[in-house]
Amino acid sequence: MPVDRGLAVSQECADCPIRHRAVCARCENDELQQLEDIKYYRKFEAGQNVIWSGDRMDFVGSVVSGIATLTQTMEDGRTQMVGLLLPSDFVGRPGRDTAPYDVVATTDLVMCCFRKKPFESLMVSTPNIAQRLLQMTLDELDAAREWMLVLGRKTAREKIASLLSIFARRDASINMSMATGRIVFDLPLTREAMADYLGLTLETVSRQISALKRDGVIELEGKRHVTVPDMDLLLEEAGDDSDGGMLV
Amino acid sequence: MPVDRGLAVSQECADCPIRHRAVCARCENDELQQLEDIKYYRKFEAGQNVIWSGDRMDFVGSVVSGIATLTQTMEDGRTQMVGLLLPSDFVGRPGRDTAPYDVVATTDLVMCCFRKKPFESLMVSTPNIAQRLLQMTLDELDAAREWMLVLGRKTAREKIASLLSIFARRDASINMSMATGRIVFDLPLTREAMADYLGLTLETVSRQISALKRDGVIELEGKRHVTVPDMDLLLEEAGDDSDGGMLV
DNA sequence: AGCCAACCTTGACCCAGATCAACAAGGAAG
DNA sequence: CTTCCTTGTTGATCTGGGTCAAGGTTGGCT
Repeated sequence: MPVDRGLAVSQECADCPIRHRAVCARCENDELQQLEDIKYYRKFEAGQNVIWSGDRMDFVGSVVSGIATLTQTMEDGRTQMVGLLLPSDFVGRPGRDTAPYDVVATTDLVMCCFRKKPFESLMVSTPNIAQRLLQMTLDELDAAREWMLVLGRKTAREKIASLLSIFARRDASINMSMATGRIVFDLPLTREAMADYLGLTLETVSRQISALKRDGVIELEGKRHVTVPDMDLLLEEAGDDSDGGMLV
Repeated sequence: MPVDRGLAVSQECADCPIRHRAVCARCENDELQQLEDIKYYRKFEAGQNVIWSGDRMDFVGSVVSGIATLTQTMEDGRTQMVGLLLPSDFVGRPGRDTAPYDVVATTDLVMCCFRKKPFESLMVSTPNIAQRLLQMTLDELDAAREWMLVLGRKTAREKIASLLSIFARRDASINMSMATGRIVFDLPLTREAMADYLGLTLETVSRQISALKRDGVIELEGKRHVTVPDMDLLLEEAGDDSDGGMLV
C-alpha cells in the first residue's frame, strides 16, 4: 500500500540497503518485484516519533532521507541515544514485534518501509536478504561497540570531535572542496540531542564546541553550519588514529 | 582438525548457539554432520589472548566454558571492554578476516571453533544458519545498546549494580536457593576488568563494591564470592525497572 | 615456612564535567 | 514592529569519580 508516490523510485533505490548490489546481483527478478510490492513510504516531520518504546512494530524499513535517532530512557528521565540513523540505515527487527526504544525523527524524515510479516516470509524464501541483513547488523554492532569506547573512555572534547567527524566523514564526498580539503556541513542535531548521544549535558556540548571553534579545529557560522578546515586535525582531537578507525 | 577430544560431545552440543534448536529442527542431518566435520576445540588459560586486534582471524566459534572479553584500546593505552563472552556466546564475523579488537580469556576458556572458509560456504548453502546468526547478532546489538545506556548515563554505583546483576541473573537458575531467594556466584573478573567494562577506574570499582556491601545490597566472602540476598533490591540499585529490562 | 607478586582496599586531594542561573539570538505569530 | 518561545551561550559553583599514594591479603613458588 504505497502512501506516497512523489519520490522517484530510481533515486531511493540507489541507496536501499536491502536491494543492495550484494543482494540484487544474485536475486531473481521476481524477488525484487516482491520487495517492491510490499514497500511503502512514510514521512515524518522533525520532532515526530516514528516509534514509541514498547509499541508494537509491524514494519521494518530504512531511512531514505533525513535523520532519526534511537533513544533509551530510564524511569527517572535520563536518556541515552543508542543509535543514529542516517540515510540508507535500517530500522526494525525481524522476529520481534515490540520496539525496545524510541525512534525519533530529528529532521524531516522519509522512510521506505516493508510490512513485517511479508518481509519475514520473503526473508525465509530469499536467503540473500538474510545474508545481507546479517552483514548490516554486524556493521551496526561494530558501530555500537566503537561508540562504547567513546562513551566509556573519551573526554568531552574528544566526544564532540568524534561526533563531528561522523558528520564530516559522511558529508566529505559531497561537500568537500577538492582544492582546499575543507569539509562543510550542517549539524543535524540540537545541542541537547548531541548531549544525549555523547552522555554529556547540553552545556558541556556547547562549551566544547566553542572551545574547538576558539582553537581553530572547526569554524562555525550561526549555530549549525560547520566548516572543518583540517580533517586530520579533527580526527586527532577525536582520539582516533588519523588513518580512520571509525566505523560509522 | 580436532585439537582436543577430552570433552563429551553431548555436553557442549546442548549449548552450541549454532546447532541451536531453531536451526537443528529444520536442518538436514548431513548439514549438522558438515558442521561437526569442520569443528575443533581450542583451550586457553586465564589471561591468554584468543585473538589480537588487527590479527588475521581464520575461524569463528563459540564459548563452551569460561569467560572471554572483547576489548578496544586507544593509542594512549586507555581501554574499554566492548563485550563479555559467556558460555554459548559467539565470536567472529563471517565476511571479515581482521579482528577489530582483542579477545582475551579472563578465566580458563574452552572454545568450539569452525574454520572460517568452510563455515562461510556452509552458511551459504544452509540458510538456517544465517538466520540463526542474524538472531544472535541482533541480540548482541541489543545488549551493546543497553550497555551504552550504562556507560553514558549511570552513576558508578548503578554501573556496578548493573554488572553484578548480569552475573547474578546468569547464575540465578543454578545457584539460587529456592527457599530464600538468595543468589550466590563468583565474580569472574578482576576489579580492573570490571573497571574496563564499566568505564571506571579500579579504585572506584573497589569503593563501590565496598559501599554496596556496607549497605547490605550484597554480601562478600573473600574478594570474589558474592551473595545477593535480594535480587529486586540489586536491580533497583542498577536503575533498571525491577521486572527486568536487562537483555544480557 | 617464608617470600614475592598479583590483586585489592582505603585515604587524601583534585579536577572535568554537572548543576544552577542569567542572558542572547533567532524566528514564528500576532 | 513587538512578543514570545525555542535554542544556544557563558559564568559561578559544586561534586562524583579520577589520581596519587600507602598499606593489606592471598596464593603460588622455592
